[in-house]
Amino acid sequence: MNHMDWNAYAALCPTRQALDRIADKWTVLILGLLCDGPMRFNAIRRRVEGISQKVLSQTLKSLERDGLVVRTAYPTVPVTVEYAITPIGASLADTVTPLRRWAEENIESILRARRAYDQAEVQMADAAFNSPIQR
Amino acid sequence: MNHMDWNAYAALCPTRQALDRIADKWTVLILGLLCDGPMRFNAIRRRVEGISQKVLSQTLKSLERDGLVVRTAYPTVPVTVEYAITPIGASLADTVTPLRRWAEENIESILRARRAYDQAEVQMADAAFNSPIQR
DNA sequence: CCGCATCCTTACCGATACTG
DNA sequence: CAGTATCGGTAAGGATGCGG
Repeated sequence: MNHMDWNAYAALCPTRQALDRIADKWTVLILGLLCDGPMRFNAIRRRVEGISQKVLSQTLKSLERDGLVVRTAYPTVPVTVEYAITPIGASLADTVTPLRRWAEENIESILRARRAYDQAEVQMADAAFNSPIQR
Repeated sequence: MNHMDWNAYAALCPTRQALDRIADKWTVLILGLLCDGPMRFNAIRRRVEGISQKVLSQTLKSLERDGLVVRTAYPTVPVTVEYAITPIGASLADTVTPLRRWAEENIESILRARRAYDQAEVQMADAAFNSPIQR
């Protein structure tokens, strides 16, 4: 069975799990950082604003488990730990970077649509309030 | 302020919210479907295996709010509702499709890495059990 | 410095029932 | 057909403290 037979729309397809793993808040950001070079735990923590130590730890661990990053611990005191991206991780980063760029380029349009939508919603609510008999 | 000034690594940057919205399990799949043409609610529901009616409803609503899809209701009995992708939604789908493909092409490698990792883990656990004094 | 363990709160999600 | 409303379980995530 080669990869042409798979489709992420099937519930049990492992591809679905892969997608789920990729599609979390932090993976995209972390991979984006690491493809510029290896980085230490707290350095990543500082760069990715808002991530907690616990969640960063979990995320890095699962990235390592999937072979997307490698963890190297140097026996210094205190211990130094470096995370680096793997070739396969880099290939993922390549496909995921455009996504981050898209978000940066299109956020204004999204915010505009959002305001328009919310405005239309309150107007509907007002109309319903002013002529409740219509309901 | 143009989009060059934004970066998703800042916690308060709206780009971050955009990324969070994109990066959920279902958005990628739904956009992928809709860029082949408009589709009705239950048709989407059937194609995206495992999604509940509630979550599909929520997801479509927020996609509409962000201007990524448009909802059209035809006054038939019973009502017919069609969801179509917008130009900006299509541009997102274009950057997100490679991601789905990446998942399909690399899942085997990921599963292999995962097995290796888990195996190494139980070996560590065994070693600890067999010579607890070492810990 | 780099985590893991614990507690605790919150947000998500499925199941179910009901409307137009 | 295409939803909305409500309830209850579960799992994610923040806060804190400890250990190698």
